[in-house]
Amino acid sequence: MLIVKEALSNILYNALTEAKKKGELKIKDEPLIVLEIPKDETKGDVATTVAMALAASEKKKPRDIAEIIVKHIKDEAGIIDKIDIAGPGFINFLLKNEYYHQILKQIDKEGKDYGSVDIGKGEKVQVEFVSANPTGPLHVGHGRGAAVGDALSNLLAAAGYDVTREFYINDAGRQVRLLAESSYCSCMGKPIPADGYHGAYIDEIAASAKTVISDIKKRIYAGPIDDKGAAAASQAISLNFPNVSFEESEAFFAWHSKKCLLEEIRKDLEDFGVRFDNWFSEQSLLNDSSVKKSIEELKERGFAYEKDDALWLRSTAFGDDKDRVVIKKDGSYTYLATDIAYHRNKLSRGFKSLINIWGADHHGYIPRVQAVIQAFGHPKDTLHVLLVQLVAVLRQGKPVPMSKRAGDFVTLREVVQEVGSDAARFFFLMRRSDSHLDFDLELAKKQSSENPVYYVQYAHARLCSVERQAEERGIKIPDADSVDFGLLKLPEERNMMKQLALYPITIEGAARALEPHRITFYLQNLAGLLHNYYFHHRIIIDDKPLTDARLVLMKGVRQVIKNALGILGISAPEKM
RNA sequence: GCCCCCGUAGCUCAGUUGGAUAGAGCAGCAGUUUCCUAAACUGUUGGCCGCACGUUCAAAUCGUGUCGGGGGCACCA
Repeated sequence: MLIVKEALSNILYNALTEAKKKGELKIKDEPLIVLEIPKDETKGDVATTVAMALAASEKKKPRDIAEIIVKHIKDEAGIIDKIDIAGPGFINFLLKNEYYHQILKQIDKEGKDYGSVDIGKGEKVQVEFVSANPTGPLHVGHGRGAAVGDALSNLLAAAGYDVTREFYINDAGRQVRLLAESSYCSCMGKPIPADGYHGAYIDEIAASAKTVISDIKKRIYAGPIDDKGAAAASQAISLNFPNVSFEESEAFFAWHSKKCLLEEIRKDLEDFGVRFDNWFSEQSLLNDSSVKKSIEELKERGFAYEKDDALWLRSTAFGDDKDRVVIKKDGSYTYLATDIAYHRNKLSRGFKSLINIWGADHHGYIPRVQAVIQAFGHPKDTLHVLLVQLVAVLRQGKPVPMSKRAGDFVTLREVVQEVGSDAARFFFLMRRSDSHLDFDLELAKKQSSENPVYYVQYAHARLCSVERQAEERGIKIPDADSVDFGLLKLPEERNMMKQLALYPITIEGAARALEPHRITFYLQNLAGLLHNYYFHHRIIIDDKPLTDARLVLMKGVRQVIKNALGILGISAPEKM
């Protein structure tokens, strides 16, 4: 279909040029040739709106212009079956069936690569997502961010970008100190401060802290020890349980708690099928003084200044409402300071495009980070921020109460355990990321057509079953080159082929718009066509040539379902 | 008070970046299997696209205003 679009716009371009030469059309500025796929199938396969677009400048009726254009169309490639003019001035093209047969051959040849396009041209893109504080387990909201970020990364990779997935670890500052203090208190049997972290996981961390200390003392500790760990471990050796103050043991508890939670986060994500290329520590930006250097650079560039004993970023120069503090009066950094260093670091790694996936509550932060990008001399649209709205978990149609403060929220782990990773992912990707999502646990578990996950997966399983049946009857699944597709005469068959041809276009559109949810809609449509066809027609019949053609068509549908599910990070089961 | 997002069928949401008669799922109602998996299929009910102006050949889509819902406006992270 991509090729067809190109071919058609050439044909139209030539027709316009010809009409101009003959003096039938003036054509002052070259019109943009817009091609679209009509939602109403009876209108044709592809339509163009050029005639209407030209109406104003030509001072002619759109339909008359369309007549002139059509008169000059020369279909040298022989892809057009029928052309007609309809409505206010649409030119509709019906493509030859051979074109769709060609698609089936292409799918057969390309297999898992069918649908890949090259709009990215190998450009380096970074997608940063989840980036949770290592101060507690991941909750459903993080799960949605993870599903969106991962699917988007897959999508961009399929669209020809060189994608790097990164998790930014917010491991600096107050919250880590609080975490350390919370686990210290739990370990010592002291009450956890009110603004600290509560919940059972803190007690687990405290319990394991005791074991680690004793293991280190006995020199039998087997866990990993990095630079920070070594310092913490040596401190642990000197700890004198239970008579030790938080000040004396903070380094140890910070290191240990952080390590435990990061491991847990990593595991939660892995079980959810999400892996990162890079885990980037916020603290490292402070340790290697890149925060300091970044701020120096901003000063040199004239976008940072001192006022009221504080250092400010001149973000208003780039459209922010007000300038923002980077170094506070007391000399400490704000969160923005490390973000400045982090984004400078990202830019220095040569990414052409940065995509940050944030919770919607951070949207007020976008202008200042975009200001940072520009202050370093990069165009504003280098950075794309995708906002992910909150998830409301429903049980029996009623929202499950969540309060972060009380440490009482539905974790990603719980949801994945209850409904499975596939269903969870599909649900997270069913809506545009910036709209609210109701996650119905009962629905996600339901094994019926009400549940879109199973509806789509079942389509794949059904087709696998057909292939198994065919093999049992001694029918080999034929090659696309060896069958007569002309036998596929049913409108349902043509519709399916058309839908398959649409897949690369869907990928391209979704990638350009950074909207992975479009793939879930595409899949539901394709699965719908398949189930309908399957119910009404038999694939394996006495007519061998027709059976062969149908088997190749089914193979194509199965392949595309599998490819699309792959982008969403959802499995394509062979049996259900 | 200022800024951002949302407002489309009873419910949950799509709507190909401005196109033709606005779609799907669920719920409701009525049906379908001697046959490759019924985790499936068919039919049917349901709409001032929040409201009002404007931009143009054409607006659910763009602009202004307005109402309703959510969120953000820290020398917090």
